[in-house]
Amino acid sequence: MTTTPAPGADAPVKSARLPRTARRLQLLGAARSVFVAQGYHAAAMDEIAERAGVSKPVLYQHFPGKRELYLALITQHTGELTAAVRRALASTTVNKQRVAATIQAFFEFIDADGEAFRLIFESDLTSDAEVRGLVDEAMRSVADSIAGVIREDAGLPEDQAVLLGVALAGMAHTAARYWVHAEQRIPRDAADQLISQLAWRGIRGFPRAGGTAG
Amino acid sequence: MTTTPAPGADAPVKSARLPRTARRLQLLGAARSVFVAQGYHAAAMDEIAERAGVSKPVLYQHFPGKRELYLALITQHTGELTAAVRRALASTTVNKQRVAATIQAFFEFIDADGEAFRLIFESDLTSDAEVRGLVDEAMRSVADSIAGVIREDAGLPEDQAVLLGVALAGMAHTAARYWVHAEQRIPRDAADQLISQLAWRGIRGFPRAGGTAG
DNA sequence: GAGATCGGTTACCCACCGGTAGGATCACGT
DNA sequence: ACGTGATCCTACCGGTGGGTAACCGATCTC
Repeated sequence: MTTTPAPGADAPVKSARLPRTARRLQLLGAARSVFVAQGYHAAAMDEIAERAGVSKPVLYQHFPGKRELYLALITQHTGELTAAVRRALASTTVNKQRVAATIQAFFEFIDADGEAFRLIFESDLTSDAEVRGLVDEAMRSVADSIAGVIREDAGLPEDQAVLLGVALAGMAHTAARYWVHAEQRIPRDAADQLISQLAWRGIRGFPRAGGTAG
Repeated sequence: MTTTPAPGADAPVKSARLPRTARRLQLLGAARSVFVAQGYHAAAMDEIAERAGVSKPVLYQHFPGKRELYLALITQHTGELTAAVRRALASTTVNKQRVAATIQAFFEFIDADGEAFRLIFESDLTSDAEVRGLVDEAMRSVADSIAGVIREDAGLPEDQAVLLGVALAGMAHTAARYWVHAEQRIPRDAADQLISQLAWRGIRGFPRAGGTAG
């Protein structure tokens, strides 16, 4: 009998042969955990391969290079974030609740297992144009979603609405990151409620803001 | 006659011999511009030396290694940021103006020549514990300064006040960075005024917030 | 003007790590 | 059982770049 690994283990198991799709997923998982733990530069392809219980060339049969492997992960997680925010904004038509839902989405994203948010918000490949592009595009998309709501109800010009969207998104992600690093000081729901209040109070007054006080 | 370089040039001049202190400053300047332009990892010590019009060993006579050189810059600029914020908060006792002054300080810091803010807010050495430590400490210090004001006037518990401080600081720096990247869409004073409004409206309601409405 | 001192240079080393060549093994259809 | 086409491995290469050894030459001092 071959040494059948423990079922359901996510540790570096000496896995048997896998079909392409499954192997690819497993490699992505291994890469994620190593990149999250070490950052892009400190992470070695050997280590990712080892973590997957596989030798290096296998990695290169699935991804053309280290950079592309990283990009695949970035793409995946930026997609998840933008989807979550869009979902939150669409979950209700009451703006106050929209704000709360969006903040909550950020906290959930950052609190998710695997700390994948580090890939996006604490990446150490900021000098790479494509990585920057993906992250900026994601944040821009989030900001735009928020700005869309703001514009509708506040009648602000595009540029200003986007700037406000960026500011709110930045506030949310910074606060959520701080919360996750300095954990168990405040329960999560208390934290995101507090931030939601801050955000909502900040944004709700804006229709009557531009100078035409009403 | 020796080839005396043009006076006041900051380009890579074939500089003559310099006393230690002056050379050190010049090296820091060269390092800053290279690190800012390339990021930590892509920057080569050879390039920094070349930019300073000097050979590599000179660099190592002033700094024990690449990392330490980078840390020196980080320390310098985090110091400048925290000082600027503290100054802004102390510039008045009217909270609304305090908020405005602080936001403005962020915009000034990010808009400063040399784009040194990248070293702090877009560093690609986030995996280094000491770098993270310095940056976190700086943001924490900023947040604490803000939180101090919040606590006095709002009577919030420490933890919550700090979280709000972090959130506001994050909002400010994210917005300022967005503004600087997507420049000439909005004049600077309009941008920081808008963000100041957002921040002030968000935070001003907080005394009567915790549940004891009144 | 000898010699210590300080600032500077050339030329080199070598660890690390991304990437690859070539061969072994298993799974499966016939 | 036997070829065929996957999957996977051992062993290696070579560029890059941080860091160093050993050596000049101007300037200051006595």
